[in-house]
Amino acid sequence: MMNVSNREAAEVGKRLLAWYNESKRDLPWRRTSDPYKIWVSEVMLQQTRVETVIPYWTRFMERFPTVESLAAAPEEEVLKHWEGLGYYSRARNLQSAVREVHTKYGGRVPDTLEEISSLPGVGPYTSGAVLSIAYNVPVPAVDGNVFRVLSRLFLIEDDVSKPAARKKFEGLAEFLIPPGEASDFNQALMELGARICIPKSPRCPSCPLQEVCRSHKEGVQEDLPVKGKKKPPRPLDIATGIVRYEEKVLLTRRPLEGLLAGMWEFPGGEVDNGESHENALQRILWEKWALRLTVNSHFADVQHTFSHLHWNLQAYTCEVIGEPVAESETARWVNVWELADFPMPVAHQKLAKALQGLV
DNA sequence: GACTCGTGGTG
DNA sequence: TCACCAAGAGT
Repeated sequence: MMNVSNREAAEVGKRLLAWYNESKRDLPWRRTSDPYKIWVSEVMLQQTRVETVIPYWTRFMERFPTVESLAAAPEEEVLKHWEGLGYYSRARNLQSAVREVHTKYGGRVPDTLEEISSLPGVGPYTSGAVLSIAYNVPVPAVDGNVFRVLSRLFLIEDDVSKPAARKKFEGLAEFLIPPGEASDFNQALMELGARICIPKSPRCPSCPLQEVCRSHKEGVQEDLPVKGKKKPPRPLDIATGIVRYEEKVLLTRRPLEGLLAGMWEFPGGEVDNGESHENALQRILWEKWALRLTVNSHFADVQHTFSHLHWNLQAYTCEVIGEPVAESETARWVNVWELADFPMPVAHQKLAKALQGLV
């Protein structure tokens, strides 16, 4: 394997497992062996910090403790429990996959790569993580931590931001798994990356692999892993209406695909080039909701940055002219104290909070 | 292979 | 401040 001997691999495994047994963190999903609960934790942990996930996972397990309970739940309640975690398609994919497990596999989470990989939202990392952690199947689970640890440990200079690098790291990670130790070893690799072999200023003096680390030997550990640069977020002007009618405000639901899929928000949309926010608001509410209104005063200015977008959101209080839009699956008139019941993106939660402060 | 998809923490 | 980035997946 790639210039790595069996003896070197065994040494890495031995050191890493000893370190992990001694100092692993007491995480709530490590107190269970239920593959469903481990699966949910892995989905929540995608691109999300452990400390952030803990309270979400705990609440989620209280409300949806089994495959059956999640499969039977209303989609919006699942989304509400995901509110604030981001990447909301994870929640919809998870419930969809759980329903498939319920109907197709009798409620038992599959234990083969072939089957579990076919579930929506279960990619190369999550499939390996669930199989190895829950079933101790000797397959790799390569996440950002593993890319970083292995690139330093074996001084691999491939660009880890490119999909092509994955094959090499997966092959190496699989080769390193000590016989019968897939669960602990994979978690140990990630835990080392999260606590010792961190992105900036790695804690090499505390690392159990320091003596066998190729990049530390060369003093280049800070230069790894090699990563391409990201593009800056694209700015986007958003006009939003706080539309009131008989003590209620209008909420609309976003499409089930794309940005903030299925979340509720105050109605509005993208401002065209050169158009004023006020004009855009009247145009959009007419085009989308057949709603005529007068724009009264500027209510709030909210800036929110996503991975690839930067919203410049201007909100205005508005007044309906004539008949209000009828309620539907995608439009609801709600009292301000009911806003908390709807899953909303963070930018709109700020507006909701400001609105509640007025009444 | 390059984009899209959230949010909060960090140095 | 701001660029980075965190137990990635879908298109």
